[in-house]
Amino acid sequence: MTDVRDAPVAARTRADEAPSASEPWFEGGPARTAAEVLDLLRRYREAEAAMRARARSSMRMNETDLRALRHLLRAQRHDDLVRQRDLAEALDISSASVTALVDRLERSGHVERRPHPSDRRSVVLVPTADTDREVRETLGDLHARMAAVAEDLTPEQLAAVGRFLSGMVDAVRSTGADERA
Amino acid sequence: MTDVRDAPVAARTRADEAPSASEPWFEGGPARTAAEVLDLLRRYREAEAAMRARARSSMRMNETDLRALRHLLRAQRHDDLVRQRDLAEALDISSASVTALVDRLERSGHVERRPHPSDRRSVVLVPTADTDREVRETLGDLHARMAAVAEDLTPEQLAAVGRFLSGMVDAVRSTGADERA
DNA sequence: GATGATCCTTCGACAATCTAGCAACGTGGG
DNA sequence: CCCACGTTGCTAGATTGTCGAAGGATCATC
Repeated sequence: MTDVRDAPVAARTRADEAPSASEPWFEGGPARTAAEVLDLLRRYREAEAAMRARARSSMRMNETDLRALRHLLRAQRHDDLVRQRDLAEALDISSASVTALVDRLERSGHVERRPHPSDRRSVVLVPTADTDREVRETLGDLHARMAAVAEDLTPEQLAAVGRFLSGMVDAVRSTGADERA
Repeated sequence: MTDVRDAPVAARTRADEAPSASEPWFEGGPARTAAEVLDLLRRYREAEAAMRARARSSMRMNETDLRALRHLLRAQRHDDLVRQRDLAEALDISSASVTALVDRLERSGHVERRPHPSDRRSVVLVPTADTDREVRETLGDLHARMAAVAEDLTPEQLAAVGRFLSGMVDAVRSTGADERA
């Protein structure tokens, strides 16, 4: 499922951290060319997509429903109310699709419709306690592992990664804007 | 469409490249915390997803068809033959879906069915000349901009980014594997 | 050559999405 | 106060992309 068969580069990473003795690779890891780094970014994208596919399969859910759940859990952490309308905008689907989506999530016990405190037209969506637990279990300690990697970097390395990622965001943002309107 | 409203961090990047005078930020960009870097990665993911949505809309195509096209163009650069079966595996969809998919792409003039040189059961899929051009136009010089960012980094910075991305790949790969089989 | 595997297609079903239209509710000006 | 208009979520019907099952043609093997 788009995952294995290209492990070598990723797997080599930790093993090669022993300094090459001729060049001062401090604690920075192996040498990389620009092309290799871009290829690594591609590999990250693919690994991430594969992970989402696994999560989708594990929770028996389609992509949109999973995105909705993540949006709801995120909003819950910020104590934000989420109406169906908000979900429609966040997921870029029609309000009719959101109705169907919430029907599914409600039927599977992942979300509850609550009356909006100040607007009787609206519905407030609340993820179930089980949902939070299920997502955490499915993701394992993904965030912790990612944080550990980032926290292992020196300030200079963090700055380098920050610069790189910012550049990637800018590069990607200024693409495909040739659309009508 | 999930894109704007969070520009500050990305926008700040280039502007802040002037050294802060108290700490030696060589040519490394602004200081970053681990949390900020992970947030940047999330922003990259969202920007990338938004770009794909724009490309999809611009070429009037769904996600799968676009992935198929990218796969075909990539294979063409490597002089690899792609049968429908290969596409089914690469995209993780059924052979029936591939038939429908290729029907669509053929009808829209993006791909041609050619006889396989040595297997008369198979069909070799070849992207049209226009397809390559259209994709290039849609993506603009995305790859050039990304390459420019990477090539602007020092070897130490490249190594740092490589280490970070490898770590992210490993973190993501070892997630959600709690699935049956 | 016969037999089983592989490649693609067709068919019917289903899930997820869309648009259009509607009823309930909120908002602001006479 | 009330009325016109915008907003919110729901329903109905159509469309799209996917699947599984079955079948015909071809390949590979004994």
